Amino acid sequence: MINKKDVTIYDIASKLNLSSSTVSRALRNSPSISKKTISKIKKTADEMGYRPNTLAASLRGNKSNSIGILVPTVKQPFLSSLISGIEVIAQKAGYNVIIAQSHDSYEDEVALTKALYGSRVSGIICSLAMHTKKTAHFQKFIDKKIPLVFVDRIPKDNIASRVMIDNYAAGRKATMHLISQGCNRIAYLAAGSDYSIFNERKKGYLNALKEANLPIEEDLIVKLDDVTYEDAIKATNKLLDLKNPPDAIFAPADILGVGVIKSAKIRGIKIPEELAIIGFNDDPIASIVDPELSTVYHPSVKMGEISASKILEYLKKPKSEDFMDISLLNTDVIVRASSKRK
Amino acid sequence: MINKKDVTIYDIASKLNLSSSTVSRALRNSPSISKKTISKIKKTADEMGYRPNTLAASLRGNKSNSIGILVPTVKQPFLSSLISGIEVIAQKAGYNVIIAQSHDSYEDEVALTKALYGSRVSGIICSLAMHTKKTAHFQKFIDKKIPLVFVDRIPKDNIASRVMIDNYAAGRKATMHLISQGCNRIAYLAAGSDYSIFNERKKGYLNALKEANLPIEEDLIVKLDDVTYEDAIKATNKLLDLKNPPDAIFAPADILGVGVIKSAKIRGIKIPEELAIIGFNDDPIASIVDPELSTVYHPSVKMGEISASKILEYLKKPKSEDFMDISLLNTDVIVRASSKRK
DNA sequence: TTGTATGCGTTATCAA
DNA sequence: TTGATAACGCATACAA
Repeated sequence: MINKKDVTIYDIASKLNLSSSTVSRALRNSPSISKKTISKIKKTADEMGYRPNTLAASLRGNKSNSIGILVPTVKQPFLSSLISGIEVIAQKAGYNVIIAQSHDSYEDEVALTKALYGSRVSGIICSLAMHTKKTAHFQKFIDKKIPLVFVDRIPKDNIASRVMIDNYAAGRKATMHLISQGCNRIAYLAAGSDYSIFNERKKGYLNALKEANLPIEEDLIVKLDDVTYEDAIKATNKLLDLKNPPDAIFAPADILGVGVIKSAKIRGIKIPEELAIIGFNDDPIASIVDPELSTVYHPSVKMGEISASKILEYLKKPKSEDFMDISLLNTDVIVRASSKRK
Repeated sequence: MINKKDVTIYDIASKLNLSSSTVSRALRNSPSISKKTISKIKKTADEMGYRPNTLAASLRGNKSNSIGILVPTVKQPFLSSLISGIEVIAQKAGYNVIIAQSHDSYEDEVALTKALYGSRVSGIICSLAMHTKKTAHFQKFIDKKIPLVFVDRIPKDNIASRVMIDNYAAGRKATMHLISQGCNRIAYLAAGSDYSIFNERKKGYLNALKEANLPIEEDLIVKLDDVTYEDAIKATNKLLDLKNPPDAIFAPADILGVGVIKSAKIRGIKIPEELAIIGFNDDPIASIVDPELSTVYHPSVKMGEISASKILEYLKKPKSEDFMDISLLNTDVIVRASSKRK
């Protein structure tokens, strides 16, 4: 169990009577080195058990080989799928993926951007904390031309590239679907802050009602403290206690949707006949719960893949070039038993 | 948008007419520097917008400040919770967390250990791919005394520390619970390979039957190709098609358990009266599905926290010291509607 | 096509 | 208590 020192390019060089620079170039397939020398060097490197020191290379080049991911949590199905998509693409390109969780705290998010910045990530992919409004803490990445992509929970201001769905359109589609099923007292579970993507979904909901000439009733819009199963149950109970209860509920997250189902079932309310329900995300749970939950498809893995690809693409471009583009992904309603009345 | 160069300890030093070593020491609160100098240096560092270059420090010290996590996937609830636990502890201690997914492929796992090894992780936490039998690819960490902790899906051979539950005992407890509810034809969904923790759960199941003097019927042990909802439904259909079907099913993962519920409900079989069901993990879904799924508690976040703490603890110890310890966590059956007959 | 020399930013050793 | 210097391993500008 001897703690052998690592083999370096110098060791390889001296063994072959070459210079370290030749070895360095050969190992990276530099065209200026003869094929013969390259293969000889590579063979020897293998034999000697050489492992490149990415740390030294990073220091030298002033860039690490890692992509930072800053998300509220890794525990939500949507986000873990997103991360999975990022990791697969990054891995293929030889990048590490560094995870950081803001736990939906603005302060943590600020601290973590600092940490990621300090560890010289090559790029950063971020989904904002629920209540983040300011984005000054990302300015350092932009100033340094470090590729930055916001995904899903994006900021208001247009400071960097983003990968997102059209939450407004999605909210509108979901509501229109409920209307098409004959519902006309459609409630909305108002989760998230006024600055979040949830608010966009709400706008879509409001507009769909307007387009259908349905009245907007404040009673049917229930504010949630948190995006949790329990809060959804509470909110639903409140709605169903109304003198004039809703005939449909739009829950802008599946975990809320299953809460609605739970509450309705406990009260013996028939789904979807008396209460139609639609969620959001198409989490695995949506097709497992009984009745199966209608939802809006949210392409998590794909959004991760696109985000990572964007970072890689930016890294290839000359530093001088500015980059900023927006991927707006399509989403569709997935109709299941919880809302199929016709 | 000027690409300003980073401030280094030299810049701070020359501004204050000190040496770089003094600055370096001061920034790390070396006791050999006067309080006055320290505070002066720190203040100036702040003003100048200094950010320590962890890459350089890592190169110098031949160790990065990151912990590698190698798991089959981040998409399973158990694993994403585990990762969350690790990340929180690591973050607090100033470590980055690098994620790698083996996708349950032995070959990928081998390649990823190489990559993590190459990027000089300070420690590594691993949950093995489903079919990994050999562990030679971890030997390099052991040889180099790089802290290595296996968690949950651990290897057979006793090569490194591990954090795990007693899967045998858990399987036994789950089965005993079903027996206590009056079931005597208890089926088992045999997921995973013969080398996995699932096999331990199966042994617990078999032994519980034996202890209760119940016969072991091969027909009631159905082999699954994969740990998926769909495979569980298929397997359950097969079981319920038997001339003499089971009166209980032990599904060694909640995602399988909900598949069992689905299949039974479609066939109009009463749960738990005609078929009692227990899952494993206590994933969120277990308390959402209808009827709620009994399960075995699997302390995911805690296991992550313990794993990370172990790594940190090892990193404090002198390199010469060997370390190897086993955390065997307790698990209990959580009884819910899917198995409560009495 | 290959070699020489230097620097990336930090920390540790030795000296003052 | 502080300073000078070397070293970590690699990649590049410049020479040959």
